[in-house]
Amino acid sequence: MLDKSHKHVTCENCLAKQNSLFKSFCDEEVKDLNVAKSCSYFKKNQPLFIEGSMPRGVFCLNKGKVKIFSRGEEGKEQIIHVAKEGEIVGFRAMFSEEPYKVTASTLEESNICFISKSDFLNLVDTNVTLRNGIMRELSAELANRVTYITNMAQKSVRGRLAFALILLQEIYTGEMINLTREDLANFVGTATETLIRLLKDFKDEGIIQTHGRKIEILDHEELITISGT
Amino acid sequence: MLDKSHKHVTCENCLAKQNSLFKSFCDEEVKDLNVAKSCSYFKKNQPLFIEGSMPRGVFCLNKGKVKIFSRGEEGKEQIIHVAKEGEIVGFRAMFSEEPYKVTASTLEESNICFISKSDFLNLVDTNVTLRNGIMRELSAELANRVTYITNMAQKSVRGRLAFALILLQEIYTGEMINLTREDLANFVGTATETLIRLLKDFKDEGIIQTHGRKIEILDHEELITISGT
DNA sequence: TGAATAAAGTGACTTAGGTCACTTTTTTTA
DNA sequence: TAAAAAAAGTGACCTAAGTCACTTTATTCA
Repeated sequence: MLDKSHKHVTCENCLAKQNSLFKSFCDEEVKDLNVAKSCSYFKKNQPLFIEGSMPRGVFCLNKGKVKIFSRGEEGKEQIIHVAKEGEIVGFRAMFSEEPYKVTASTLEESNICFISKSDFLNLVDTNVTLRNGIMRELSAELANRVTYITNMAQKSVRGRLAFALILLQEIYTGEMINLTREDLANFVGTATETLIRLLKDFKDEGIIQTHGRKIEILDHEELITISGT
Repeated sequence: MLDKSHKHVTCENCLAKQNSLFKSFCDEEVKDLNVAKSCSYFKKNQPLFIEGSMPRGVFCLNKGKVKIFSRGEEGKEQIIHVAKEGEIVGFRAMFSEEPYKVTASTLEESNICFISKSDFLNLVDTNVTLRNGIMRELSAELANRVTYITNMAQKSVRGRLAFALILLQEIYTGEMINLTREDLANFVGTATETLIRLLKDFKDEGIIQTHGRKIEILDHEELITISGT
């Protein structure tokens, strides 16, 4: 159980900072960041922001994972991304006056800091390294989505599941992939039943092993082979 | 037939500029741009740049349309975007040292100007309005792709075709949609045969009409209804 | 701690849409 | 302008993956 008040989380000793967009910040900048940010505890399945609402700032993940999804016609979630410790969530919405096009919601209990839009934009205006980092990040993200779209349009569900497991293993570093079958299906873009059947196939083929809902990858190479099909 | 040398295209009187990222430029800036850019004539199906190669600059479409696509495992094109007059193509690749993840190729004969990477980045560094425009554009694009991914994962091919036709009609403003059936299929994400059959359905239902390969939309409302299915 | 609720998993059935193998039409180009 | 090549269009067939209706197993929380 995480500390629900966790006053002790300061940017100075935030471990998540190492792999965040703020990693280039000097001591002075980190100090300013620490003053600007506010921290809170989120329980499982709690939304950070909701599709259609107006953005007020960005969220910096200190601990925990967050799913980003949009909803299709029938309300079915399409998970676009799973964010992990160190990631800044919601900064794409800072550069226009548009409402959110996606919803962000915790997948587990989390410690998440908040930086207001004006503070964040101020940082971006004054810090060239941060700005360049953001532009690089936005472009990289755009390139990623090209792959994502091509996969969705051209790969079989089996291929997409293999690809998703590879991606997710990078997000769940040092631990097992832990998502409900429904979330996993909504990430792969398939029906929950189909996903379960395919997971069973992978189990039978000795590619993965399950521990309750948790998924352990046994044959990473084989997943790469399958994902390219 | 376009003028193959077209020395006369100067940024000062480029009509395409009105709806480009450069629209906010003052006279002085346009003059600089005009000096920096070089112009060329592209024939149909000529690539501007190719997936895997290193970016050297951006392309500004004065006249003509360009498809942006990536290739899936079996080499099948997945068309991500169709760019029209006024659009700047390839600027997403300017912000990292990565090779192109997509190929850009003309759909018709075109006049296209080129601005080198250093000139372009210089403009971005010195012009706040351009920079903000680019950040807004990158974020908007990212939001678009969320819809794109959700559609691919959740809509039927019929729904996606309706959606594609609506999008394409905005790109082919004042003219009829003019793409090979294969390109259209690669945009929708389906087999060419399936696409042709669905187009016939739309014709039978009086939603579209074809003039050779050109597609005229008769019932825009109905397309909206179908795309949401 | 055990009842209630949610998630995981199975089986039977259906169908959208892919593939292959063609013919017909249009466009290129020699 | 005719031959070649590319694109459009058709028909028959097949199967990946969706849907529905359940049972079984985990979680949650009162």
